[in-house]
Amino acid sequence: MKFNKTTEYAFRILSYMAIEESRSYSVDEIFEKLHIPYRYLRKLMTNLSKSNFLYSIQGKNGGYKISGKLEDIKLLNLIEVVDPDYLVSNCFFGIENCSRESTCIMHDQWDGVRTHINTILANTSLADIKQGNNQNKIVLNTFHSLKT
Amino acid sequence: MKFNKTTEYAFRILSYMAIEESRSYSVDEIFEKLHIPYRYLRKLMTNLSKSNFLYSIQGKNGGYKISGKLEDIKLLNLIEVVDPDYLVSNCFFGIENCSRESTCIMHDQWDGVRTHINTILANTSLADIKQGNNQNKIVLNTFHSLKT
DNA sequence: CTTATATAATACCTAGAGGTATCATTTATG
DNA sequence: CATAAATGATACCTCTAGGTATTATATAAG
Repeated sequence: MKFNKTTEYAFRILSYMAIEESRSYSVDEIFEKLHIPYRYLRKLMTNLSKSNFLYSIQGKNGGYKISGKLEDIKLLNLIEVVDPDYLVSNCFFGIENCSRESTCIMHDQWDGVRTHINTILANTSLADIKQGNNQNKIVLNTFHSLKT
Repeated sequence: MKFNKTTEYAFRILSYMAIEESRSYSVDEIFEKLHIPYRYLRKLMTNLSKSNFLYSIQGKNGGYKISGKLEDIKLLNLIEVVDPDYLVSNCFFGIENCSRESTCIMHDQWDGVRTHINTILANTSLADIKQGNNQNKIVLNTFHSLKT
């Protein structure tokens, strides 16, 4: 039931950058704080700016900023871009033609789970995460990793 | 949130074999009814009998039978064997040291989802699936595939 | 205008889940 | 007891998410 790595990374990156939403963050800084493989992080940051969650400032003293208001960026929006397959209505049994006309026995229950997850993701914005962050919750780990 | 292929296969196999719980099923028959890659299915059947959900009858006219009572075999038992990682309490953000002492902001909500899924899996036995099967629900698809 | 420091683009590598292929073993039956 | 029809064991192949490496481009600032 867990997300793929890329989604976890994206969630952590944006959650971290939400702490001081208006300033810019370099890849190096994010790398120091979150522990995401350096070069993969670079690639992911580029993707996140291509998909307009961030915008990039190139050249010396460059970096990335969150684009848009925190309360408008829901986790659901992120996962839609980063792992669009995640919320596709897959049949519990993996049956291809399990649809509304003739559903498998687990269909309704599984739909309940899907809705549950969907609701959480749709109702949690970066603003919510930022706020939770001020209540001795951790959003990120502070491991220090080495560049590779 | 979806299961891996092997889990889906295992669910379908056992659900199918529950229809006539007391007779034996050959790999060939299961292959004809469910559409699971033939040789992978063979391997999986052997694993399922090694882990005692099935027992195998070797030699001519051989096959597999479900071992034990349908109501005692919960989907949870199956997934525990076939994909033990699935229900491990992974942090929402993939943070390694997110634990009870200091949890991430999504911890409780994510735990709710985990419990939801867990409850479904723990409360659904092969007997339940068999019963649902008698109410114009599909448990299996009837595609006919070719051996490879 | 050169240099240092940042991101962008692109191509390649790797491990593991899923899938194949081959040969060995068991056993019912003529 | 020979054969056919089943499962068992084992080794290999393949595709993709995740991870690396290298080169190109942008820009602040001395």
